[in-house]
Amino acid sequence: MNIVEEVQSKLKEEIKAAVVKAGLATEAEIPNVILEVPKEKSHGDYSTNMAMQLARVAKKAPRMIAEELIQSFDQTKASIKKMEIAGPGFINFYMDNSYLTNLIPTILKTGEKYGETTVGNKQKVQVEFVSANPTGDLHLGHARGAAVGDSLCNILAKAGYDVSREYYINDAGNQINNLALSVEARYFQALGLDKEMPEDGYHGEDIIGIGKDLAEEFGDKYVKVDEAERFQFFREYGLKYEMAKLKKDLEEFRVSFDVWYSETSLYHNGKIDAALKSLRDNGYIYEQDGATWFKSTELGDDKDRVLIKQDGSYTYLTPDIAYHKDKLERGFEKLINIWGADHHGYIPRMKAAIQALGYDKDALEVEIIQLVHLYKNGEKMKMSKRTGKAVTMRDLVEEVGLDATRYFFAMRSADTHLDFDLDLAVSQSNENPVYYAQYAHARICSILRQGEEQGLTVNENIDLAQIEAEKEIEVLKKLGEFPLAVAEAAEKRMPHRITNYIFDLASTFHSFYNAEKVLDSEHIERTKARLALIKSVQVTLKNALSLIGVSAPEKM
RNA sequence: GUCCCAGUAGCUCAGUAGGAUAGAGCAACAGUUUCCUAAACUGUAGGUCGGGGGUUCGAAUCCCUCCUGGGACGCCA
Repeated sequence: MNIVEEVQSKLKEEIKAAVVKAGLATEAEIPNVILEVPKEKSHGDYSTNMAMQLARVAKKAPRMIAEELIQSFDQTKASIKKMEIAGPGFINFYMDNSYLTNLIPTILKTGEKYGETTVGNKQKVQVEFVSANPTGDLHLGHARGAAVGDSLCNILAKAGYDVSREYYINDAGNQINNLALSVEARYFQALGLDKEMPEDGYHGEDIIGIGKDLAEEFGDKYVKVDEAERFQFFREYGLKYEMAKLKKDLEEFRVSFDVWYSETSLYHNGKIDAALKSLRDNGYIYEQDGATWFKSTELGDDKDRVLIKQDGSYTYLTPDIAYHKDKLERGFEKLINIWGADHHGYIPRMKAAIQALGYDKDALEVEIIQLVHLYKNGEKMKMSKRTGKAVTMRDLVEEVGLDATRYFFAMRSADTHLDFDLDLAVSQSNENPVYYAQYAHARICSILRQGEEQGLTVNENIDLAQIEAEKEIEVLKKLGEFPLAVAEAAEKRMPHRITNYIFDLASTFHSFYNAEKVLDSEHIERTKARLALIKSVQVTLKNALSLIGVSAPEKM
């Protein structure tokens, strides 16, 4: 618990104590104490609506209750300077904010660990994200999913969850066959031979490239071999090539995974059969029209789902159920899947499957990533993998820059449509929010450098009482919020809260910078204290930026 | 047709365990630099929170209904 949390919880305790002391309600009757930071500065540092909440229990007017509460309140505790009743019955607390200065030595000592909390309670969480089919380049939607997923994982880890990042490789099924046939066609074409692309083939540039590479390396060797061998070769080659490219692209996007899980492996290790058996044992399987069905309607789905088709092959769902069973058997208490918007209809059947396997359906959480629309020169661009004309993640990063891309995706809540304005993201102007935060960091670094040139290095031997200006207190309050912001972003699975926090912190810093001078030879003690203060901001900003995969430059 | 998501300032969006006069960035307008980076700061203006009902001391937030936009409803993956 940091200082801010301590003060808040002490305040809540005192509020409860006052309620009991004033005889307004018994301990059991007290509603959850709500403490909030008023939007309006003149309303104090904190306020509570306790008096209004008690109106019904105590059968008195809220303002009267507030009056009695204040009478019974022990103001000597919890750093309270002043209390006031306002509006319909709010009690506003004006704090003696000097306690906040203790944040500075805390942050300097904790360094890159500042912001860590234990709210996650080491809960074992697995986050599955991206999981794009290895049949072409990652496009915009995948990029957004990658950015959101990676940020969420970073945040969960920071908040004390035990996180594992996983990528499910769809290396079985029709799309891989189509990949093989597409590679084959491109290979023939590269040799100048006539060969049509399969109906559902992949028309991306990358596949054309593979065809050329193969033609160069092997000549017409694979034109001559028999069809089965040829198919097998192209399948494996294509898969290996695509996966290597995916990994590389993701790494360059600052996204890494702990586990790359192959769908095909489920076919070979008996896990699909085991999953089917489990479903059958629990009574959720029946046969009809020559197919095997999952009775998912009994568990909240719209319709029952086929697991084994008439031709004996599995549907996509079947290995996926086995996969989720395996995840749960690996001991994860919470599975978070990050899926594209086009998969949201898939949620009820997966949850049904989790239940049918004997687990709590809430063990699975699905975060939906809504569509990204790219705007360039005022024109909306569509993304479609099949036409091959879609903007890829690589194109995007190349054009916009890595930091801007990651920042833009982390800026908005994931479940709303995103209009990505290319021209804005590219622009090096003040319209672009990415630079705002990075500039704050660079600015601090610059001041610290100059301080050092004057022989002023930041250390903990400072006079905290030197920190008292209004802008300084505001900066401190923001710094103190960081662990709370991380905890909330983690619990609500909302990475964009961190981006908002970054912006706010940068903003309070810039405001402070313009109002107060840090380096001031007339006031050495104050200068030292302020250097420590801005060093704390620098540490916190860098930590926050790293959560969303954005760098913190020392110069700009 | 059924289900899901969204609709908040001119534009892009925050804000959902109900709270005080609904916020920010950009755009607009007016200012700030002999001074640590002006990629910054300060201020002004801008709103029937899609419409209409309801719940209550109080609703952008909860319930109902309608409108608009997007998506999902395969023995595809």
